[in-house]
Amino acid sequence: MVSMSNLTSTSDKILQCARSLVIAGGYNGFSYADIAEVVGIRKASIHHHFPSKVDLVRTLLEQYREEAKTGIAALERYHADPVDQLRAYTSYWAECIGDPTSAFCVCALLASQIPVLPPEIVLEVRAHFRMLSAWLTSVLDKGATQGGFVLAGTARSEAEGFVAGVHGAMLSARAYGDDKVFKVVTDSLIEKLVSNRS
Amino acid sequence: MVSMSNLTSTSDKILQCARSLVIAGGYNGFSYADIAEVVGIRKASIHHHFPSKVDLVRTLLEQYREEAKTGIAALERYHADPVDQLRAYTSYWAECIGDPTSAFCVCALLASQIPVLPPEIVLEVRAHFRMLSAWLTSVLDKGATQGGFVLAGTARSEAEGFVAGVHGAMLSARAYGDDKVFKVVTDSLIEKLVSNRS
DNA sequence: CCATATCTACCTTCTAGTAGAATACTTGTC
DNA sequence: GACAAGTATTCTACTAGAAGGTAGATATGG
Repeated sequence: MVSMSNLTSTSDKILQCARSLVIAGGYNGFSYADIAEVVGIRKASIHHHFPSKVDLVRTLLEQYREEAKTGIAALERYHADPVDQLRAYTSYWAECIGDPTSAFCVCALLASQIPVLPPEIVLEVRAHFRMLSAWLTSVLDKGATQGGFVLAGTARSEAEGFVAGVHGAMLSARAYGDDKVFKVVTDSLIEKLVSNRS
Repeated sequence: MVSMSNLTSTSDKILQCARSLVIAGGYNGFSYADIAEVVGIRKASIHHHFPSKVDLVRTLLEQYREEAKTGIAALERYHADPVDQLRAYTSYWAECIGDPTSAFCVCALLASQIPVLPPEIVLEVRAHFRMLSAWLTSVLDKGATQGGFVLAGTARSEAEGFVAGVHGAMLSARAYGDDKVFKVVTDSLIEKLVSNRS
């Protein structure tokens, strides 16, 4: 249990692979057999690490959300200016868009399938959205106070608009099969917040 | 073949049901058995109308896209003002959000699963996105010329931002399980275009 | 020796899809 | 209007393969 032998343990490989597969097609878009083939083990071995598919995806989401929080914390340390924080956030995603294994927010993708998702998964997805909009609300709030932004509405409603804009841009990039549209949309999203000065 | 006996033929019921199921969970989120149960026929009868799942979903998308075009044409006839056209468009979706069987754009939902979708389906989804952004580009263009809007970027890039914002708002509404967020986001989206006057 | 990890072999249910029989409707002919 | 021929539609019954999952044997390493 303590060992973890290799640098990337089998259970990490399984989680990584499952994440890529969820990003590609959501909860019902992959199977244990798909993972087994990629990781190079048998289905039963996956069940040893993650007894059920719900266990696997819930764990994957906990890990993903932890990484997101860590990433945001790092981003806040490196960029003091709220405008720079937003730019760092969208730039991060602009780079992900080019890589099929990370071209979509796992939670945004799963959110679209909420009506057919197990309730445990829905809770994680919802929690991620709340974390994201709370963070963006605080960034916009700070930016408005410091004079970097002039907000048309409340910080909260502008934050929800920003979240929606970023997720919608991921969707459009995927629909067109064109990475550039993501940057176009998110740059304009930030531009609207900074150029709207009074 | 000419008859269609009832007002809503069996194949129409199948298409309607399949559409609801796609809206709930996408291409891999439903089966012929699910449709059979709802419509009250056997699986084999569905295969008579739509030999394969790809046939069914492609037909469903052709029908959906036709309805979308008709809806937009109607909306343009009833509202001369570009601002009113955008309002009518988002109001239409605001009403859909409350009804689980139509709470998401079929093409937006399928776009998220493009990597695992049959190519015929991808083509339809992509075509819908192009139609939508072309229409919104023309609306914003007209609005800018007539003085109703002041666009921060090109009509095209603002249109892509609008599409992304609307789809992202659908996603957020589903994630939170809260219909109101859709209206908040889309109202602010329009507000930014009209209140940004020079 | 004990725990973790992986394996083979299997189960049950679901999946899309097929074959062919049994209905029900249309249509032309008398 | 009656009747047969054809055509649509639906059914039962089935298939092969994939799904998620289990039991129990076999390694592997401290």
